Parts: sequence; structure tokens; C-alpha cells
Amino acid sequence: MKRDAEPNQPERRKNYHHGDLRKELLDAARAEISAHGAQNLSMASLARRAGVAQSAPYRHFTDREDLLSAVATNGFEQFTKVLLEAASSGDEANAIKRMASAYLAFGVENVELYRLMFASGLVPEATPDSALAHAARASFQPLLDRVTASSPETSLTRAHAVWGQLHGLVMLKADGFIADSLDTLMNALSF
Amino acid sequence: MKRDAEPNQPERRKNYHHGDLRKELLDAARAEISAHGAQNLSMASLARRAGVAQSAPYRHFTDREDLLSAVATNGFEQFTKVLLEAASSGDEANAIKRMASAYLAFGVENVELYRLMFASGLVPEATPDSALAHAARASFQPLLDRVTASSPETSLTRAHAVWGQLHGLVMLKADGFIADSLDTLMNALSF
DNA sequence: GTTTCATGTGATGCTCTATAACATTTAAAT
DNA sequence: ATTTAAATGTTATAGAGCATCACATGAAAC
Repeated sequence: MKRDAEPNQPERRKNYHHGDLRKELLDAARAEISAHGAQNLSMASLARRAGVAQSAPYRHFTDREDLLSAVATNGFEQFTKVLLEAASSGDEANAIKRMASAYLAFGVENVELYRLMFASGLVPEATPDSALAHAARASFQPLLDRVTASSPETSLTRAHAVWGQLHGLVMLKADGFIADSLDTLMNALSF
Repeated sequence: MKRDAEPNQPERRKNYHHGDLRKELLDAARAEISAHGAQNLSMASLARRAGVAQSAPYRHFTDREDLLSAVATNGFEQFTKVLLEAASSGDEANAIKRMASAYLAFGVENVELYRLMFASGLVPEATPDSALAHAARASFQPLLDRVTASSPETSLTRAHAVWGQLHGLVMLKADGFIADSLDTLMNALSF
């Protein structure tokens, strides 16, 4: 009937409630994804890492996909910021070039996050008015804006061409098909 | 003690041995992947579909990844054929354009297979002398050859540019970021 | 202070991966 | 032809993860 001290136990939280489990789960998820990819992320391991019961994460995310979507949404928001900063950090003429460079850098530095965002099938499955879908669309806007400014007629098509090329290079490098450095990748751009 | 007829049972094989389980598993896997993506493929469901025990597939593939690699290898081989045919089915001057078209068509028509081949992380994890790695490299060769023929100096860089663009467009379309038709995609190409 | 709601726990069922020990055919060796 | 070995199938099992249940606890609302 002892129910008092358990000195050598794995550090029982003093508070029954955690504080901000949701945020901690998201942070841990992002770290885990960067290290081992989204595919190898398990709700169970996240729970263990946070020191809570396996079922606890489900109070904050309806299921695994919901958690991944949240991480991806964060990713898109950060990505958008990066692109916007690059665009506005120099003369207008070279804005697109700076964005391209920033795009590639982000992709290469955050391979697994980038893969989750763009190549996990999360976005097409999301409803069009979900936070994820909004964040995803928003991240395309800065590039589209610049392209539209420089060639209004065929803007969308040209934006797709640019985007496709950047996306392709990031993914090919991410998946080991291209070993080139960032600089070399920049030289491979044809626009 | 009855061990005779079981009329309504799920069609017990007459032969203890299956015939060509390996091939049947590969075919079923490919179908399942096309329909629901590689992520949702399970060894167990394949076994059920083939009417064998859950453990049977492991006689032919060391693990799930091994099976997926086999499917991906098939995919690369087929992809290579498609590209070669396109290249050699017209005048030399437009060979690259035909290959580009064939590339996009293959990607769009085999989205999930293409994703498995290029964006599943299988290839970078494979050993360089594995069948998968060979098949993957071989599928890049036709394009590289044509590009080299037309501009020998910067061939690799230019090939990467072309490949990156095609890959990017296929993936963006696969993941719902671009809704354009094949024709429109072709127009987006800048080479 | 009591009620109520959000959040955490423990137990449970299901599916899947993978392995082990055993069974049955087919093929190889003698 | 018999015997033996190798392939290929089966059943049983261990272990992990996802997700959901009923229940516990604490914080906030009243």
C-alpha cells in the first residue's frame, strides 16, 4: 500500500498537468523529423520523450496526421517569412534571384521538413480552408508576385516554371540524385 | 475431426506451393501502390490478397523495404524504356523535347510509383551497387546523353537544370500544388 | 465551495512487422 | 529409385504503434 516516495523513478512530474504539452510535442516532433524524417516519427515515442502517457498527445492532435499537418503548417509559415525577407532585402531587379537562393538554402537546410511540407501528400489531402492549405498557398504568393511584376501576361505559367525548377532541384538533392553544392545548383537555374 | 471438404472457404489452393508468389506479390504491390500510395502498403494485406500466410512474403523479400525497392527498380527500368523510346522516335533536333514530354507523361500517369522511385528515400539508402541504384542511374543517362550531345561543356549542370525542372513539375502536380494539364506544363518548361 | 471542462492516465483492441519452429513440395545427389 | 537437401509454405508468437475507452485530477468558472 505504499504510495509515497519513489526516489529512483523517472522523475515524476510534480504537476499532473504538463504546462504546455502541445507546444512541447510540436517542438519535439520537429526535432525528430529533422533528425530521422517524418516517416519514422511515432506518437508513442513523442509521448515518451515528453514524459507523458501514450494517449496524452491525442488530447492535442486528433491523430498522427493532424500533428504532422501542424508541423508542416509551421514550416510553411517559416518558409514564407524566409522568402519575403529575401525578396525585400535588396534591389528590386534581383529580387527573384535572391528568392531562388533563399528557396534552395531553406530546402537544403531543412530537407526532411521540406519533404514533409511538399512531398508527403498532406496538402492535397487537406481541406482547402484548413490552416495547412492556407499556409501552403501563402508560401507561393511571394514568388508569384515578383514574377507577375516582371512579366504580367504569362505570370502563372512562368511562376510555375521557376517554382518547378527550384522544387525539383531541392528534391533531387534531398533524395540523393544530385550531389552538387548550393552554388552549383544556383548555376543550374535557367531563368 | 472433419478435414475434408470446405466448400464455402476462401478457395484453398490445391497446391501447397503457390506457383510464382514473388511475381504475384510484385504485381499486387504495384497495383496497390498506384491506388493508395506506397505508404499505405502493408505486407500483411499483400499476403491476404494473394491468399497466403502473413509470413509468406518474407520468403521472397527480406523486409518491406526490400519489396518496395523491387517495385521501384521495376519502375526505373520501365521509365528508362519510355525515355529511350521517346528519344529515338523522331528527328534528333527535338529529341530532348520529346523526352521531356514523355517524362512528364510518365510522372503524371504513375504518380505514386514515381513518388516511390524518386521521393521515398529508397535510393539514397540503397548501396551504390544495388539493382535499385543501378536502375536509378540508368534512367538519368538518356537525358544526360542528349544534353551532352547538344552542349558538351556544361552538360551535367544543364542536365540537372532540365531534370530538376521536369522533376519539380511532376512532384508539384503530384502533390496538388499545380493543377495544370500536361500541355500547360510543357509550356512552362524553359529550355 | 461546488461544478465543469480541459488535460492526463491506464487498460485495451486492432493492425502491422518480423522472426522462429515446423510442414510440404521440388530438386539434387547418390 | 531412393534419400537428402533446399525452397517455399504454415502456424504461433513477440513487440511496436495507432487510436479509443472509462476514469482521475486539477484549474477555472460560477
